[in-house]
Amino acid sequence: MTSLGIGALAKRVGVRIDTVRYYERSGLLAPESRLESGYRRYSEAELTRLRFIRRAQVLGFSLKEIGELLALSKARNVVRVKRAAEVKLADVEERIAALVRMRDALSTLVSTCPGHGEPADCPILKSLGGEDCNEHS
Amino acid sequence: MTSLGIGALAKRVGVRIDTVRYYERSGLLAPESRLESGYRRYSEAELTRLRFIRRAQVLGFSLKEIGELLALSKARNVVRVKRAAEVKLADVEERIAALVRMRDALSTLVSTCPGHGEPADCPILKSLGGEDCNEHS
DNA sequence: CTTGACGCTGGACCATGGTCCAGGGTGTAG
DNA sequence: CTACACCCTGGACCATGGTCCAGCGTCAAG
Repeated sequence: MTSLGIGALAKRVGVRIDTVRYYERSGLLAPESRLESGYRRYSEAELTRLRFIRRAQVLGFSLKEIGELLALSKARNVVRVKRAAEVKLADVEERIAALVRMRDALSTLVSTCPGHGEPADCPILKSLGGEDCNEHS
Repeated sequence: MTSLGIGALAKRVGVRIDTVRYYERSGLLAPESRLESGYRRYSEAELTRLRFIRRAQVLGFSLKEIGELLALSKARNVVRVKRAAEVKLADVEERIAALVRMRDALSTLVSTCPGHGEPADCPILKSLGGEDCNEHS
């Protein structure tokens, strides 16, 4: 059946072989089985799991957090799973809010900056708090 | 005048002394002057600069990026400063979009999860791609 | 002058998330 | 059987962003 070696698995998901082994060391992704020789074999389940790990990572979750998320799928307690998801949701919303504040600040700076003229007239320079814009005493 | 030792500076901004020295090693924050003894002295300008570093960091900028941002305040080329700010703005907007996608996915999961019953009915568990929810071949 | 807080330097150490290498063995096609 | 790609393990190494320590000098109040 669809059984992959570590190289094929890594290629499918676009990660390095070492990364797959690193995830294994980190307790995130175990091979479905091993050949007599010790070669790792992966099934579709591990492919899905590895893709999930990568997706979650891109979205700012640490490997530790991802491990917790993954652990929830084994803990068959639906209530706890839901609560954990809610916590992650709140966390993501906080991150968004912080970035939105940054975006607003940046966009105000960009739109009020004439883009020419004296540095002293540039709101971006002023807001950076650089030496050129601050009192030296 | 308002001249601070490294300890006072660190306390005002809420960072450790070692962190201030680490930023100095990284080329982000030099003391305004040194006493004969070698003690670092900081003025208001450095206080502002340190606060800027922290703010930017919270918003996901690396120390390297912060260094670039700070360098712009010395480059008195307003055009380049504005362009750099626009690039950062686009970057922040991308991060927001990625997080919003994650938030939407998470919130759909949370709101469609009954919070009780069979694990098989929990959309969160299903989406994790865990072994409990996948075919084993 | 003594004491205690504060500061100095250089270098070790930490966690995170990999990445690479040596020195082997294995799998398979020709 | 030979070749060559693939895989194994263990351990070193990397960048980032700190954090801590030893061993020593300094500053300021009492």
